[in-house]
Amino acid sequence: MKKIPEGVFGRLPVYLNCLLQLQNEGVKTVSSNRLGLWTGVNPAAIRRDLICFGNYGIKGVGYAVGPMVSEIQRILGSDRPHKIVLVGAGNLGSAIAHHSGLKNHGFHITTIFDSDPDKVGTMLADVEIVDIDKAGEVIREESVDFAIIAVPPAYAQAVTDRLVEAGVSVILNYTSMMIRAPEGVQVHNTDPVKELLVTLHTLSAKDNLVPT
Amino acid sequence: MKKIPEGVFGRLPVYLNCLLQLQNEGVKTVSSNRLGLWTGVNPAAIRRDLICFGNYGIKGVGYAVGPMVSEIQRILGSDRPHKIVLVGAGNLGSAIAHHSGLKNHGFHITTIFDSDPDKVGTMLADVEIVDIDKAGEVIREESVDFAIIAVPPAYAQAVTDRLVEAGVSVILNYTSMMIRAPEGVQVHNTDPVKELLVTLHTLSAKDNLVPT
DNA sequence: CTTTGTGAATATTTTCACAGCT
DNA sequence: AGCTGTGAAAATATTCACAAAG
Repeated sequence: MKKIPEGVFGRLPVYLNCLLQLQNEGVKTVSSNRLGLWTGVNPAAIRRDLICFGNYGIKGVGYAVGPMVSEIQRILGSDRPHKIVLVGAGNLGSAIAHHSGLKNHGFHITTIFDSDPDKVGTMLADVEIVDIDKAGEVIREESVDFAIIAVPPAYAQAVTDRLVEAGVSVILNYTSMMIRAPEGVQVHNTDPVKELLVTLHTLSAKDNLVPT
Repeated sequence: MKKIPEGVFGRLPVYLNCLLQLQNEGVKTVSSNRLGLWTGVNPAAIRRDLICFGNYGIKGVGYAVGPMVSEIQRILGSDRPHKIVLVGAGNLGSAIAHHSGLKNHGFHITTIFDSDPDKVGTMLADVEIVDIDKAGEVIREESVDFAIIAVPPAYAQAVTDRLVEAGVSVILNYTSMMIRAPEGVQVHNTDPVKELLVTLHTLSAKDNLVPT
């Protein structure tokens, strides 16, 4: 058995996105060259990545879109359902809850937590909003795979503490706030501003020099 | 002059986040070890990263938080204002527009575009919502640095085409849809589901094996 | 005693170039 | 002809371990 390198893993969602779109357009095969044009990844690198799991390539033709989609989904785990809880029913939380891609990738939001009494008890994207104070019991009852934090930065740490206490061990932190969690709890951070900063860098790419 | 490696660049926003938070808590210095605990990055790697730009380290003490913040901001370009336009005034667009981190990092949303007649003319986070049809003239008038796309996937390509036509050359695509843009136009893709997939991988990390 | 800065060893990634299949 | 799969080279990144500095 061989482990799939971390770098490849990071690119699999990108490939998957492309392949799903091609599949949707009825495209049956795609060459590494074309995939490279869509994704910006070097074609040779793509070929190297794709042979990590079986030979889906057909010489002279390209890669079979359908089988590749299935295989990547299997590897990423998005072919099996995953229960997640979402904390925060504000704009960002709503955006995530309504995201059409969730179901397509096997993600099922079981509960949405919020502390606002006006929101608690109402529905958001067909999911009930529950008071954050009930997080402990709810999470223990349903076997939740992981949690997404989409609350204002100031509450991020408090929410994390509660989630950890309730037994959540994987957290996607959509807050700009760095959060502390005990060892054994996996935290993945992103937020819109981080992405903006990375994008910004492409603007000033030529200026990225420092005196020697 | 020396170029800062790509990998370092990707980590700078992470360091910056940490440092800003520490600065906020009144912390004056931080060791690579502590930074490593917050960020999950190996301390030796952090030290290597940080010496890319001057010696902010004090042996036996750590790194001076304030000066490091300034320097990283300078390198990332977030010390100078940047004009951006946001396309899409839905949940995701609202979340981005209200994000407090925008101003702190020098990002200024000049205009928000949408196609919904009910939204056009109203304000969102103190910015006027303008019909997407006016994108061309508005973008040409103000000198916009780049654009964020936060519309439903189905409209992503059409919006891109308009933006490119208006002269935008850097785009942050917050849609799950892959978009096509002419050469010379930089596209950076993210979306909530992509982050979920990456997070998911940490769950099944032990299973990530393929037959040899 | 703590922590940086770095040489050196190691591992990983990237890219080219081309043999070989369809 | 077109494209994959891969050897080999080059470039990058990671990590350890420790001398030198405060």
